[in-house]
Amino acid sequence: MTLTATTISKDASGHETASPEVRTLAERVFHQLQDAIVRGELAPGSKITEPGLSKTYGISRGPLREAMRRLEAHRLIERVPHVGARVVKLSMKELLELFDLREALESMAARLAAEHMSADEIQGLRDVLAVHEGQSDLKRGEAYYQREGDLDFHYRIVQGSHNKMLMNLLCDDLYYLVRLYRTQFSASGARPQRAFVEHHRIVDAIEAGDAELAELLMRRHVSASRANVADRYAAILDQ
Amino acid sequence: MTLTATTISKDASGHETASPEVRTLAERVFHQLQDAIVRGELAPGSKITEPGLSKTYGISRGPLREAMRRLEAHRLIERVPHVGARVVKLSMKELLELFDLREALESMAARLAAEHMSADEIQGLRDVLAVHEGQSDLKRGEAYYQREGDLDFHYRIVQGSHNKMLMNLLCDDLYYLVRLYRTQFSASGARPQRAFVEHHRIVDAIEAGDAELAELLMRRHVSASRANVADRYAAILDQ
DNA sequence: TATCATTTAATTGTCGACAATTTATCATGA
DNA sequence: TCATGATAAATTGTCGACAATTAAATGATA
Repeated sequence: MTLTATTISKDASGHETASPEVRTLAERVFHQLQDAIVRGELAPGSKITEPGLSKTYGISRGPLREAMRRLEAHRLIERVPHVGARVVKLSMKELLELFDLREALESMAARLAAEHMSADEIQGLRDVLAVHEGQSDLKRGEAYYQREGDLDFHYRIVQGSHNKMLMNLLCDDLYYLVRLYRTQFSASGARPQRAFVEHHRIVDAIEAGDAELAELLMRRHVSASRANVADRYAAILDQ
Repeated sequence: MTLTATTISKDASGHETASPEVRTLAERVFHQLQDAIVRGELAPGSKITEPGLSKTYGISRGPLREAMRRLEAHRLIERVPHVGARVVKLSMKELLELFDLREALESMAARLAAEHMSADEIQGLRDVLAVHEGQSDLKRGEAYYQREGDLDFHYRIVQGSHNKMLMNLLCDDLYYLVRLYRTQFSASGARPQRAFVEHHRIVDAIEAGDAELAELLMRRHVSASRANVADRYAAILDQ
C-alpha cells in the first residue's frame, strides 16, 4: 500500500497501522480518531467540531462525517443533531453495566471456546500467556492490561468461540469501549497478578474441553474484575 | 401508528412522524430504509445503489450515505469499499448465533428486570399480554410476532432491566436484526401459543421478585424459540 | 468459439459552497 | 444588576460537481 502515513504529524506520533482496512480516507481517519480517543488524547467529554478535525487531519468534512458516524455507532462519541459531538463521558454506573454485559457474553464465549477451539488456537492462547509471563515483573502490572488485538487474552477467547455475531459484538462494537474504560480508570495494583492466574485456569478448562467449567471460571473472572473496579472507585470516593 | 408505507413519492408526502428523532433528512431516510428492509420490501442480498436510492427518496447522496452508515452499523446492510452495498443475507447459522446471544443477554435482562422493575412497569407488561390475549385466535398466530416497539414483550423486559448498555445493545443494535429474521423465516405454527404461556410465567417471576427464576425461565424461553426455528428449518431441508 | 486485453460506462469517494439551525454576543430596558 | 430580546458568529445539514475506482461491454486474437 503506497498510502504513506504522512497525513499530518500532529497526532500521529509515527505510529501506523497495519490496519486491516484503510482503503478510504474515511476509514483511515476513523481508525486515527478511534486510537486518539482510546489513548485519551481526546479528553472524554470534550467537544469535537467538524471544521476543527477537518483541518487537523487535512481532509474535507465529507469523509470526516462518515468516520464520526462510525465512532458514534461504536459509542465512542455522542452526537446531537444541529448541536455537535462530544467524546463519550464515562460514568461509573455505565462502566459497571458494561462489566455485566461482559460477564454474560464472555462467559458464553468461554463455553463455546471450550467446545470449538482447535489445538492450534489453544496453543496460541498459551503463547499469549507465556509472553506476558516473560515480561519483567515491574512492567507487567501496567502492561498486562494494555495489550490489544490478538495479544489480548479476552479477544482471543472470543475469537475461539467461532460465533460471528459474538465476535462482532465484543471485538468490533464493545472492544474499544472497554479499552477506553481501561485507560480512564487505569487498572493496576494487585489485581493483574491474580487475573493472570485466573487466565491460566480458564485455558486449562478450555483445553480439557470442560465447557461448563470454562464458562463458570470466566464468569467469576469478569465478576472479580468488576468488583475490583467498584472497590477502587469506592475507595476514591472515601479518600 | 400512522406511519403509512408510502415510502417513495418524494419525501414530504406530509407524513410526519411522532418518531423519536427525525430532525434531519439523514435520520428520516434511515428509518424509512430500516423499515423497508425489515418488511422485506428490499430483498435480502439485493444490491442497493446510491444514485438509485437518492432518486427514490428525493434526497442527495450526502445524507443518504450517512443513513447507509447507520444501517451498516446495525448490520442491516453490508458495504464493501468502492464496490457497493447489499441488504444483509440471512444464513441459518447466523440466525442461531443470534439466538445464542439473545439467550445470554435477555436472560440477564430478565434477572435485572425482576430486581429493578417498578410496579407500573410490571403493570405495563401485563397490559401487553392482555392486549394479545384479546386478539382473535385466528390472527394471533401471525400478529403476535409482528409487534414492535413498546408493544413487544421482550422489548419491555429489556427496558425493565434499567441497564443502559443492555438496552442500547438489544433495543437499538440487535432489535431490528431480530425483526428481520422474524419476517424472513416467518414464525408461526403452534409455537406462538406456547410462547404466550411462557411470557406469563416470566412476568409472574418478575412480579414475585424472583430474579433467579425469571432468568431461568427467560433462558428456557429463548432456547425453546431457537429450537423451534432450528426444527422448522431442518424440516424444510428434508421436505 | 473461447479467452484476454482494451475501452466504456457506472458507481463510489472526495471536495467545496450554500442554506438552516444553534450558540454566543451585545444592547436595551425593568 | 439582572433579565430579555435582537444581532452576529460559528457549526451543522444539504447539495451538486469532479476525481478515483470498479464493473461491464466491446473487440481482437489464438
